[in-house]
Amino acid sequence: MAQRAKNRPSDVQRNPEWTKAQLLEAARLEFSENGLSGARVNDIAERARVNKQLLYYYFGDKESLYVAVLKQAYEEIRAREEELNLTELPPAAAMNRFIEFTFDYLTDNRYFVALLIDENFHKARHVRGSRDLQDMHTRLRKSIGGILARGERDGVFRADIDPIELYISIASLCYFYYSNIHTLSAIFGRGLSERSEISRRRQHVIDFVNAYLKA
Amino acid sequence: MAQRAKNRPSDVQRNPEWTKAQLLEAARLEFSENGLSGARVNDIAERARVNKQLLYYYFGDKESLYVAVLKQAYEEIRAREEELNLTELPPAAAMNRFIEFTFDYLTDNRYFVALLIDENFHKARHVRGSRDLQDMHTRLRKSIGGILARGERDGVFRADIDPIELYISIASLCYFYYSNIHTLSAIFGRGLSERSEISRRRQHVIDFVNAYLKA
Amino acid sequence: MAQRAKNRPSDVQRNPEWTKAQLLEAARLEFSENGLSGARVNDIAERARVNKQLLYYYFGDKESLYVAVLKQAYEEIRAREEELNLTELPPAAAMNRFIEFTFDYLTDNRYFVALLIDENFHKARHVRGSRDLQDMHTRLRKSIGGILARGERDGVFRADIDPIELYISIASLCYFYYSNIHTLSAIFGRGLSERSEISRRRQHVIDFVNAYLKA
Amino acid sequence: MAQRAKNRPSDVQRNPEWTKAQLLEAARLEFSENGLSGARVNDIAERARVNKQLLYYYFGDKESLYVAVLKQAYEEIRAREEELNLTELPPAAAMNRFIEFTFDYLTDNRYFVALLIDENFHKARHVRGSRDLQDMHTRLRKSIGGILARGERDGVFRADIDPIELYISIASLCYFYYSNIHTLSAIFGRGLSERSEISRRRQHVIDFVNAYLKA
DNA sequence: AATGAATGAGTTTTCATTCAT
DNA sequence: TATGAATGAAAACTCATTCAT
Repeated sequence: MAQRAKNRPSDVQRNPEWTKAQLLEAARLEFSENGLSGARVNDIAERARVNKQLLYYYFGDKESLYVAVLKQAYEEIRAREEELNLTELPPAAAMNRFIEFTFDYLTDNRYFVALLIDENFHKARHVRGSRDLQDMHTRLRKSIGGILARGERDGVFRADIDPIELYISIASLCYFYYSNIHTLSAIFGRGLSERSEISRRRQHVIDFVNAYLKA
Repeated sequence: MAQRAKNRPSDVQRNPEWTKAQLLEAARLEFSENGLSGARVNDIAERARVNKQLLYYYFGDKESLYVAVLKQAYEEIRAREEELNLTELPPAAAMNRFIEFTFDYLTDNRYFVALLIDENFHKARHVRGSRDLQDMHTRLRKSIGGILARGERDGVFRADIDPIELYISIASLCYFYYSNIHTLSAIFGRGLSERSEISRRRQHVIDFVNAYLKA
Repeated sequence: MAQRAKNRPSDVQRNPEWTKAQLLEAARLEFSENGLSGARVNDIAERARVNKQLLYYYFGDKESLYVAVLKQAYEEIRAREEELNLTELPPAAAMNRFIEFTFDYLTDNRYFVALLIDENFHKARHVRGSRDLQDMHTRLRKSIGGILARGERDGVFRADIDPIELYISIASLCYFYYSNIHTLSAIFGRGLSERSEISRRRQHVIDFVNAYLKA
Repeated sequence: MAQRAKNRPSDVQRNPEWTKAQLLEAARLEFSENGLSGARVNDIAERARVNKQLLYYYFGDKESLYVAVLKQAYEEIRAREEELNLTELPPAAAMNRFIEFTFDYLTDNRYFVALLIDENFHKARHVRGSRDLQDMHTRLRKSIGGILARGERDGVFRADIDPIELYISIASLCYFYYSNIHTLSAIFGRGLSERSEISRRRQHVIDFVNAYLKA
């Protein structure tokens, strides 16, 4: 059912980095599927195909592993965002690229949506106060702010858009679809997980945001 | 700390309706704060100030109680929506009223956001297949569809807006804010739970949706 | 090997007082035989012939049970001491009665010696700060102080004996024998647990203390 | 907090004797602070600043290390006692020197008290049957017996004192104070670990024993 | 001789649920 | 209808010990 760790590289029988990476990946899946409280340490270890106690050896306890997973998840998406080199594109293209990336990243990494929301359940207790995280997002805000400024100057975007407000709206439109995909499918009797529905939604989000940007 | 049940009506020692209502309310809070797996049957009973066994007596088990809570939650919001009498308003006003209602309802009933998302964690297992629920939302779709049709006819809305797509977008903009309010506050170093931030967000959502409707 | 709980009284199938008492007694033995860290919650429950989880139901956790055991143990010995009615005896007789009681109580309740010493291992963390305990021992000090005063006045005891100092010495002579009975037996190759050795020791302690009192 | 091993001599990368000594010292502290069952192999290794596996390499297992610690502890105190050269002193002086030594040794080596008592917890399982240990204590008994004989002959001591009985009493008065110092402090609300209390106690013990010797 | 990784058995604790009254 | 006592399965976590290098 759940995806399993690849076989341990046979030439290295003891490979702490590999072990830790396996655990992190398995934990990421478990936590995103079941949340912090629903996740089972046993299952994480099994999924990672490592001895359960190594989890404690390397991460201390379940909660610390959870924190490590969260941190890694944020780092990954923000790193991927920075690779987009949005500053090199014209503002409208940059913005669309950002929207598309956000939507597509979640399509490919649905675990991330669940992870963030579960962390919210805990009132952000595990990420609150992380200097790293705040710095990461200060850069994000500046990046979006830069695109908006260029767009305004060029006359392609409306004036006075708050970058954080905009970011939250873009994120809303992308994340909510996945965070509620099953309940929405159920109540509207529609298979929102299907490829066609997803690409339809993707286009809608792009249109939706653009309507605002250019209003 | 957590809100407690009011004193049991003193003249009735045995009051099944009161007891069930207490349990439902306590469960709603517990489940929304901790999710299905994180919620504790003990805590629900304590919160409801009734004996734990009564929970089993009236609802069978934890999961059935969860289903009852979910169903009640959906019923409440949809009932409130129907009370808005949107069909009696001009389309633009009707739509704004709907947006405002959606946002404000979540502001006042944050538990609902958490509840839906937790249910999504379980792949909507508990609501999937409920005929009642689907009927309820068919009415919702028709209601929104009617407003859109009127607006298009009057020339105040753009043409060809899919009512479900639009509903999901409005919901996205409202729900996501609350479903991620703590994590967003943490990463952006901003107190999004403050009254001023909330009303600022409310206005942004209204503007955002209107830009699309009128584009 | 270990002594077992008597059968649960057949006419009462659910008897919380009985259950708690069983647990306390079983715990007293386990803790005195193995110390706090060496004791096994499983073994305590088995000894008490009750479900292991009742231990948590009634006492919260292992450590709280330990505290309850300690408190009860102190209460018991001090209560027994008060029953001696030392104030009604002439000072020399009172003192001898006290010495004999102390020695005999430990002979019959060896667990108590082990318990105190184990608690000392934990730097008295579990009893420190207990108002009850201090009050209990204030009474003890006054009682001994009273006997000493009477004895001094009557000229049968030397003057200026500090009651706490004396108490500690009496306790030393009684407790140490039992707290080290096995090691002493081993190094001196003598069976100090035998009845004859014990009564020989008892007399020695009486003589030893009296020599000081009358010096 | 806990005292740490001194830096490993830099010129020797591999130094079995040093390593073993470090382990023994660390183990002595750990065992005396926590007992056999409470001690953690991990902590011992950390304290000794050596790899945990070396503990197994040199001592086999936790329990064997415990035995080694016990043996060394007994050897040390008995060796120090023999260095007192009690036979060269007049009997009263010799006895006082012995009492003082016993008390002072424990003041400086409190771990020893805990060690013996913990071993008693285990019914002296680890020292029972050791020929070395018995020989060691046969010499001790003879030494005390010699002093007593000389004292009796000189008329400074009472007659018919059993050397083992006396030894146990002296030990009682010295050991008990330390084995119960925290609990006694707690119940009597007195800081018995303070220097002033200790020297007061020391004098009391001397007086107490002398009263008996000369009775 | 020395090291860090890995393991399995065991230990405390949690928790939904049922029993007996 | 209501209650507190009792239960068993499972969960997180600990710990001495061994493996591989």
